Amino acid sequence: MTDQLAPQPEQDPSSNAAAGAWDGIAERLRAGGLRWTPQRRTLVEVLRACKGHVTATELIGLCRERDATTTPSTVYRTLDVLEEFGLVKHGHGHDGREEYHVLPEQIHGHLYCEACGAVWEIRPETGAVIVAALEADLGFVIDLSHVTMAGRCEGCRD
Amino acid sequence: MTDQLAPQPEQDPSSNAAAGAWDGIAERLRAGGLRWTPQRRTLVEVLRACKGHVTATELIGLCRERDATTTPSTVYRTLDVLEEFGLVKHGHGHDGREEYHVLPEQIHGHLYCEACGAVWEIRPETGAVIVAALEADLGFVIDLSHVTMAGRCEGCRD
DNA sequence: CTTGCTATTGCAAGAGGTTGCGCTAGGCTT
DNA sequence: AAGCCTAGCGCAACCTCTTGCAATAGCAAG
Ligand SMILES: [Mn+2]
Ligand SMILES: [Mn+2]
Ligand SMILES: [Zn+2]
Ligand SMILES: [Zn+2]
Repeated sequence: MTDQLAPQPEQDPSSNAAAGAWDGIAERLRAGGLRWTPQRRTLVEVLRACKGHVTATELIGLCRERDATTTPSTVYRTLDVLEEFGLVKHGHGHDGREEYHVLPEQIHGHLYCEACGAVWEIRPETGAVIVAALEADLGFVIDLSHVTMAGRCEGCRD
Repeated sequence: MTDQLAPQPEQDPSSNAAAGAWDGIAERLRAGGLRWTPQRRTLVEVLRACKGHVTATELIGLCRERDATTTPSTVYRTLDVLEEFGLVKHGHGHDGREEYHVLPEQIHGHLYCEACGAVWEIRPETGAVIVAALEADLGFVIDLSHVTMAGRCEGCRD
């Protein structure tokens, strides 16, 4: 049984989140000395149609639907660029694979149940408690959205 | 899934942690219908000489020093077996790579500073706060030792 | 010691990612 | 409209880890 299922709230109304966030992306790239290429256009089109979480592999597949010549390394490199612009944010699933949050308005951590495979989102208040605990301990400021913690959900613990 | 745990003696000082923990491993394997092979002997010898954390890649390298014919897939599979016997416990570094705790007497979480690259161990009390927060929230029991959280250490935050 | 069952091994192939490199092509300048 | 500079592209190779499969070899029984 491999993952999927998200029995948790999932923000956002409208189909494409924060509509205007992608506007002017071409100009913003150029303003930074970067370029607007067909490959980047393809990925951005795909991302505009996404919401919530997507894995890098899924993104490559979606790009290939629009352009069969899509190359993995280009997608990964473009995702890095978009992340620097704050348009996506990557995290790692329980097995270390990459997952992307598109337009991360509200970053959140994830929990993965090793028994049933469900993935849950950590509520903001709880996330804040965790962040505060670590900051109080070592003065460390963590990025809770970067990792998925594993364990057992309420229904699956012994 | 496969969840077994076997005896796990407990503490012990000395350089090579919990000296006796590995004793009788051959018999314990056989008692479970498993086999004691030269490849497993090599890995166990390597692990006996380790303490703290080791990556899977490092273990493969160390095994090869003793037996140049060592194969990665065999090492990974043997590590899985040893984990079921409670002799090692795996976690994932900030980049998803596997790391092993040898004789995990006291499990602990890790923090990775994205700026300076240092890795810190989360103190037990702080770990307990995190675990408690998530249990109180969703009833989820997490395994804090499975992931390395990323962020910035006290000296590196802006 | 021999036999026989089957756990384990080594290998090849594959998935997900990263990286170095030479060639292509954005896009600013003239 | 051309040219130039160099960011970005595709490719090949490599890294870490996983999996299917056929051949091997533990080990317990006779
Ligand atoms: Mn894991
Ligand atoms: Mn990461
Ligand atoms: Zn569950
Ligand atoms: Zn630091």
